[in-house]
Amino acid sequence: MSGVNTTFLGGHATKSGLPEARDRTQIDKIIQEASKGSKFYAFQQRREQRIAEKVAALQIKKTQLSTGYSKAEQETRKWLADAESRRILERTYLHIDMDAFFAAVEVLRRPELATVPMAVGGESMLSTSNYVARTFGVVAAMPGYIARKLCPHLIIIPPDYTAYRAAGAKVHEVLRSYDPNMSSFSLDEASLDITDYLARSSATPEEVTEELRGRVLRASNLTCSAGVGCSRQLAKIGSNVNKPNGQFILPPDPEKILEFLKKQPVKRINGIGKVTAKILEDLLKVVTCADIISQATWIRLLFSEIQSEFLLLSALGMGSAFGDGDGSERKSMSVERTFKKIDALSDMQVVLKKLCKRLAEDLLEEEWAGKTVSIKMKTAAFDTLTRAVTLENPVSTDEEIYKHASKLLSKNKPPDLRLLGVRLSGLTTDAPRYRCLDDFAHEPVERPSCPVCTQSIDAHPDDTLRINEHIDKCLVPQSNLVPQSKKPRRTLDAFFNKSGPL
DNA sequence: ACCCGAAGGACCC
DNA sequence: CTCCAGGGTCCTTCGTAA
Repeated sequence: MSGVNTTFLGGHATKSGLPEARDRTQIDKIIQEASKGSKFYAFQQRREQRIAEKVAALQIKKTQLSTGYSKAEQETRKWLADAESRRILERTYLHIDMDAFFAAVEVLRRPELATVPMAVGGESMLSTSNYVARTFGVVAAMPGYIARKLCPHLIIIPPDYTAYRAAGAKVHEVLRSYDPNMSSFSLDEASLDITDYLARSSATPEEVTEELRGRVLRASNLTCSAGVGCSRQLAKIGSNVNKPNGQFILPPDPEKILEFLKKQPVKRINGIGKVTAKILEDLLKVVTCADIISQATWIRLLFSEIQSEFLLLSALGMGSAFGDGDGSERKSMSVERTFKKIDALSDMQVVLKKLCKRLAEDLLEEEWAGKTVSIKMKTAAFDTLTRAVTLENPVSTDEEIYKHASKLLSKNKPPDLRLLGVRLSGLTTDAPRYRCLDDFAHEPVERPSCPVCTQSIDAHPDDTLRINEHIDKCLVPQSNLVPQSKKPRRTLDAFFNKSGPL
């Protein structure tokens, strides 16, 4: 509408790199200008359109359901009271979040980077930025070229995951002394249950957290922020309150918890992203956690059971949503790559072949094989398609994977592509970690023999195909008898492989 | 009637 | 001028099948 807008850099401050936070609206304007007219921008617009349609549909549903509202309200009240009665206050969790982790590690090696705007990532996407860069509006998940428009002097450093892993390991070592079962979801975040530690130490949560952060700092030279609360979710939200290099302790008191949550925007809840936040706001004017509670009836009426339960429990500070299922097994392994737009099938196949090779390498490292091969295609217009086949037997070599992947590709070839990916799921492993329920009780399993029947398999150790065939038969005896269409197979794997060595 | 696989999305870091 | 990652998980919807 407003045609060319060439003056958006208008009152640009001097380039002394002084960290004076720039006006938010100005930042938005620059970002807007930078991305306007791009394919991505168009894609974004379409997405927003779809979400708007979704909201409109829900709006209609809402008016249709309005007659049953008061009855539903009774039930909701009961539900909420019931939930509240089950609130658990006895345990104490501590969530730790490293401050600008990747950037901080880089600064350790090159201290001069501390005072200049810097980000870690590639030209196309940044992983994180230091606090100087943030005053320019340069943040994680921002493409490098846009970041440069916001901050022409920005230094972009390619990520060095080996260094981050090493730094993370030092941190984890400290954390484990507070909770040996500590679960970390990523290199820079971890959730600990410090109930036992507190019981032993007789220090206050404040003191313990202070001490922990001090030890992390001494071990790694990195600062972190922490949150403490009676659920993992609350601890995580709390870790954001006094970031960076700070901590927040939320007492295990329902009143205090609700008061704290009251001010928190729903977006802070882990699991509520942009889309859900937008729908909640546009549909029900829900912005804060308190709003979720006051709109609880509509939420239960309009959203799925799982979704509404998640939202309400989260708003009460009782979300068990994440982190509890520590060390859950890997479900899939994949490789994907973005590149300059290509159109020819042959070009796509070349890329695909490389991806398959890479995937096979990764699989080999973990000795994984998988039954489902899927490919992911992203068109130049950013539309994403996935296609998959499930095989009779697990595969793991690049030839096997490519055979099926390329079939999927040629059968579904889009006119153009900007991204291609291969994924293997339905994972099984050669190592004797997966056991059938029946055989689970006895049998000390070892050696490159079959983990199930314990007999040696008549195949070379690296003939994974044949070994898997054998194991498969042992694991699912009935499935042999079923022709091929529907196997009544259950995946017991998820529950019975916890005994694996660490 | 149901389980399942496939495809599409939302989300997280 | 250059034009938005990659590796995962989980939830939902749909269709076909015995």
